[in-house]
Amino acid sequence: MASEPAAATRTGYDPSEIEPRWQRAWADAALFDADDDSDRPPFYALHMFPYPSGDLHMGHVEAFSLGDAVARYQRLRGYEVMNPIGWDSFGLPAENAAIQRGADPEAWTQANIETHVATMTRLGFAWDWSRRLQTSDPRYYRWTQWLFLELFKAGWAYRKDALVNWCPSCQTVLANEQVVAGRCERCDAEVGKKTLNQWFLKITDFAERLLEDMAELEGRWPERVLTLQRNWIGRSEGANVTFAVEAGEASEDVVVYTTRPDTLYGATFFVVAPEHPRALAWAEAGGTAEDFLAFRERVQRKSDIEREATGEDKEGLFLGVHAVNPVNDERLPVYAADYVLMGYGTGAIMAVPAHDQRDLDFARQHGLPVRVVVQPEGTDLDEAAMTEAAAGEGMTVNSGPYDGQPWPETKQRITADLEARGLGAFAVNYRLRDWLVSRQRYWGAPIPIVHCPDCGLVPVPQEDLPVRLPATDDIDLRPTGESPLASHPTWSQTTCPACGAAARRDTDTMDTFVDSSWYYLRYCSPHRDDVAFDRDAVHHWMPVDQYTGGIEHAILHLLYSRFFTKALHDLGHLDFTEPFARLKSQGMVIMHGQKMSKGKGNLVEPKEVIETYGSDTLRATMLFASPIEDDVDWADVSTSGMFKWLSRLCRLVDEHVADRDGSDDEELRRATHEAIAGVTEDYEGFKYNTALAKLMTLTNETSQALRDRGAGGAGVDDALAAVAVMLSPIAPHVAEECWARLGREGFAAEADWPTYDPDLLVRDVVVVPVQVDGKVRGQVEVPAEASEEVAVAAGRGVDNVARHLDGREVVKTIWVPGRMLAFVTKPA
RNA sequence: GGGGGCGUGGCCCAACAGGCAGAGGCGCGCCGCUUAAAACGGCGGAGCUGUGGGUUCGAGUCCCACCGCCCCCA
Repeated sequence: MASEPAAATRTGYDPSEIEPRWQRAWADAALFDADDDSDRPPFYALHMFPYPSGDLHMGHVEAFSLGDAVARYQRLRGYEVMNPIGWDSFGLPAENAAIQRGADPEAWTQANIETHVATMTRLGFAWDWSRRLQTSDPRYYRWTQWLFLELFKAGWAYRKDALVNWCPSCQTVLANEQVVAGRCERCDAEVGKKTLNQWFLKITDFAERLLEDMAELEGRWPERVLTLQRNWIGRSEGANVTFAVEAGEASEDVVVYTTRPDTLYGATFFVVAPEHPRALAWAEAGGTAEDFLAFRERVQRKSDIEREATGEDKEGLFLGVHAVNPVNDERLPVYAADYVLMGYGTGAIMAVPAHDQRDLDFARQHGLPVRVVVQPEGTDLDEAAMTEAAAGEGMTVNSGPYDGQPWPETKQRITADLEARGLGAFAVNYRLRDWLVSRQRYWGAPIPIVHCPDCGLVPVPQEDLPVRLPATDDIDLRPTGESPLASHPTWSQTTCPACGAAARRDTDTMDTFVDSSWYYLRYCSPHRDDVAFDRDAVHHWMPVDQYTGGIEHAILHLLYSRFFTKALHDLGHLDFTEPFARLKSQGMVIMHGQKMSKGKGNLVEPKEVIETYGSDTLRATMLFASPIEDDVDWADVSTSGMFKWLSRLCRLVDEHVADRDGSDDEELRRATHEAIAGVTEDYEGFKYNTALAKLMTLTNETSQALRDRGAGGAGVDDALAAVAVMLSPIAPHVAEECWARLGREGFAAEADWPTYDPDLLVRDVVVVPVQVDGKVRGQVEVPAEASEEVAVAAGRGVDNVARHLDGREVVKTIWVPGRMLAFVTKPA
């Protein structure tokens, strides 16, 4: 700074000169490095870290501008803020670039990160760069592997054969959460099914707590996100009911889960998923094995979405065997049908066509009987003709001893009776499935397990971590369905850590969501190489006070992070059970109502805007455009308008500084305090658009005071200084510049947030509207503290009001102090 | 099909807890500055608050129905 000309001697607004200068000054002062031992109260501001693909786009800029506004605001409020940055740097795009263009994933990733860093630096974010991390760094993924082993040792990481989502284009398995509308989240290819032995994490053990603990997030997280998570977990209460399937001579028990045990008497057939492990055996017993195999193959080519959709044709095949209904010993034909999935419940259902739409569709297409057992009040369902299932409430009918009671009671009683007979039990079911984490790809954290022919699955000892990725030279990265690591001539060869015998490393890598589900812990002590995180540091900073990020992570990332936090808590590593105390989501940046993309030719690069108007203009434009949770349509915003205002602010400062005097301006002082009150409230509520509007208003008033009233003293000075500080979380460089030109000490980024005097906000006299029978008939000026009596008397004195009251009787007067006077009348 | 959200000047958006529809910006028009334009400064208009009903002294705000758009689940 010493070699730089003093800011105070400069005038005008030249962002290209101002911005780099202040960025250097902040960096030289290490202003934004969080101090673990500060006396100030800690505040952990965290923004979801980016994936390093290409350069930053507009969406990043908006998102980071929000995160930066939060962090900088809290610093001004007196907190020691930790605001770290890093990269979610494992993942498919790096690998695809390697396959398509021959780039080394590591080098490609690193180059992208440096591009990010360059643009971020130009944008002036108040990050603690000393805590920078990236998940593909062995110093980081070593601890991702440690965490996996912690889960493994607790029994929460396990392998099983499962029918998994398979992306034929990425040639890898996908978690349920990564399948969107039957398509791969990443590449949009239609997702198929495959049975594979894979690694899973037992998130279902935490389903109930993930649901329950949302109570403490209520009001602190967007309601929308909580609803999405609730739906995703999908808790339902029902019963497990045991049916006996008669296959040939033998009879075997099969458990079905139903949310509607009260409709057991309405069951007219029985359906299993074609993938059900017993389906083939039953088909054999029923003499339909050949047809069944052909049918199963056909069904497995369909996506889950197709299979589950109501209204679509439902394919099914009678297997030739029957299942016995435990409530009435009725023999129900057993079908295999496409609309029953192995993934939900037990993969077998009792079909109640009268009260379930999909069962009804199937019954109609296959000529199966329909029996009504719940009669909704005031209706008389026609079993032969109904085309819509009656899923609602009603009275139980056609159900033997249970007839004539309301539906919820039947549910309880039937289940209790089955339980007494050992043929059923109350049960809770979740839609949430265990999290499939193994991926047959190269660019991820290797799963730190050794497969020993004698000892089985053996964890790699902690001192041998990380299990490093080999260089790509000897690897075929092209997807084959098997992990590229398996194609390396030697990498997988090792010895068993337990018995020393020759053994093989696990060649799968972890889903990148594993990497990103604990990074917030690593930031607390990023340089410790003996532990994943320092316990004291974590408990000093965590939970994250304010988390910000995109709504697109409402389910996956946030649910997994909550899961990990609970698991680490149960393992004794953490004292808290929720990682993010508060969450705010920002909308997307779009263009003419569409997603910005190169392909559509509607891409606006942040760099272009920075070069034309500077970073402050870009950041402020983003936050001014709309409420932060709404989408910003770039077609609707005006960068030039924002630039104009910032220029005007600088000019006002220059004019004022050049011509100061001793006068004061009471009106401006009141306006300043009003602005402070309003802007503070807006910041607390993330309403940056209105906060900026209020700062613009104050600028306008200052300009008027200067021009029309000749003000030039402390009032103007304080108004402009207040604008500088309150603007600094949004447009930090120009704020520093104004602050310095006004001759204030230190950095605006470190100033005290201005306070206001409530007494100054009170006006002595107010002008209030006067209504007669709901219509405004005049205005009256009264003391702000006027009593109703005084106000009414004054109101009656207004000519136009008196005219409307003439000849009528006032039956009621309403006095809203300081706001409104109203008369209600009737003819005299 | 179920659940949720949103409809306010030409555009983006404000409006405490029901109290005069307008804070701010864009655009537009006029004026000043200028030989002229841009830039800059000043001034200005713009509305059945999606539609129809209801509650209320008073509704953009609360309630019901409908229309339109968006999101989630199915």
